[in-house]
Amino acid sequence: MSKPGQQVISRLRQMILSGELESGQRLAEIPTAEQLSVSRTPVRIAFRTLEQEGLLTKLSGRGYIVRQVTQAEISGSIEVRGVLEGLAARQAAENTLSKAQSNELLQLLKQGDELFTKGTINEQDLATYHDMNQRFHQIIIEASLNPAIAEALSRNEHLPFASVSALAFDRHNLAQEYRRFNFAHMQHHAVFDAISHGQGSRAEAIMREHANATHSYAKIFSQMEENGEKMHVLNNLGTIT
Amino acid sequence: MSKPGQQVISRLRQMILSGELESGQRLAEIPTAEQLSVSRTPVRIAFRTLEQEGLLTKLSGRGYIVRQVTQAEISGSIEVRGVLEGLAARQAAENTLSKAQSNELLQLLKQGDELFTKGTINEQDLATYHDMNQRFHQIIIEASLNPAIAEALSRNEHLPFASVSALAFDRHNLAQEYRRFNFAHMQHHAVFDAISHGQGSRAEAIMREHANATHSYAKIFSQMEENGEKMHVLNNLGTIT
DNA sequence: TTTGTCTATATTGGATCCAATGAATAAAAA
DNA sequence: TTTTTATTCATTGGATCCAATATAGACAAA
Repeated sequence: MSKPGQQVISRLRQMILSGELESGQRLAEIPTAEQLSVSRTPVRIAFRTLEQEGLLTKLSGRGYIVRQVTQAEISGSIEVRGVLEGLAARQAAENTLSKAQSNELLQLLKQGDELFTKGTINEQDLATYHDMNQRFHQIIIEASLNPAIAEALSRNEHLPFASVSALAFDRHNLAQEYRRFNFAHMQHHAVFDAISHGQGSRAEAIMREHANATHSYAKIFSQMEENGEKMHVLNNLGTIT
Repeated sequence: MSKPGQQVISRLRQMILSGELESGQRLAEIPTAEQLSVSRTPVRIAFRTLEQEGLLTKLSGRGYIVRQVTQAEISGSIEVRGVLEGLAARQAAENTLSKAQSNELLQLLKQGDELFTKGTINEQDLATYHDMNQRFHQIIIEASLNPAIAEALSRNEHLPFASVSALAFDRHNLAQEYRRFNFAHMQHHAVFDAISHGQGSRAEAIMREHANATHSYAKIFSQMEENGEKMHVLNNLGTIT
């Protein structure tokens, strides 16, 4: 409403991230403009913005395509996220958590505990935990008081994670995902403990280890790649789980 | 020539980084377009691109201003650069340097040795070493074979380093800079040694320590800030020295 | 004096026209 | 048949017009 120009960008971004626009699909200004019922000008700006975000790749003279990512890129991106979030954890520990941050982290941990004491996990729980997880990491990044971290991460936000819907995938592997998520939750406890005790180096080490666990996703995607299954860019996995 | 649109972006970027456009200066589309003898369209795209790069800040309804950075942002950005280049060093060690990369690094180290065995350093040497230094780091980032690192760094490329020209500053502190650069050069030797021996963890640790040395710059800028001296965004310091 | 509202103006946002470019294709020469 | 060259056409790039918006300033009322 207030910013119609931004809406075109958001709309296209959403279409890419949701898989509505498939990876590798060609995109030209005129058809896209017509489809979105706007002129070429906002579409042009959107294309360039999304190219900078790494969601589109420019084909000189033939428009853009939705960026295709390889398993190697996913792995590399996980490593990057690991060191950056590790740094965030360290700096969060070196500063002191605000009362609000501390409380929210504690609450997230508690909610997670309740989820995992049930002993089983269903689809809905998975989605819930995913949101909680995302928030947990976000708070730590904010607590680092270092905006450069979020800035650097923004590049790797969505892009490097390609798959059919992670949740759709998880649906078939609930047992495995239960163990993974439970372990991740334990790591969250450890991260919080280190931060709240001001142990920067320990917090960083745990967070990096935590990130490494995400590599299991990269392997799954690798198998999909070999099977020739279609992948699309997905932001749900743009965080460490 | 081949890409006039990109030229407007480059031109504006250069004007910001060189200090021709001062930090905090307001920028509107029409005057800028007239000044560069182009229409508003390429200028608009350039403004948005540079905003995404972090060189401009948008003032809703009143155009843009050249981004102003604080000493805290500079420090934070150095930390980010440290962990990312640390990761690059680790991954470069885990892979194997290509013959060409290894040779070029060795040559850069040798040239540096010659520079520092003179016992003194002049302005020209300083500029030369600066270029060599930049290349040294660049090669390691490439050798990591992890494009996500360069992508994440691109955000912090220029932005966070604000000052009057670093070289202009250095001119008055040659003796101090000599010691700094000499020490940095020794660290380069150590980084290369670790990488070429496949010692990933050691390479990462040294590179992070190497980055920390850059914090001395942040302190200098901090003093300038207190003195109310004008700072401008400068990319020369966008690397670890 | 202060505060609120209204108006004028500076400034960006979008649409459309024309120019430039580059890729694909067809045709011609080797 | 293969390679080169020329031509066509799809597509982006730039300029300018008009519309929308938000800020700043003036003026009036409390």
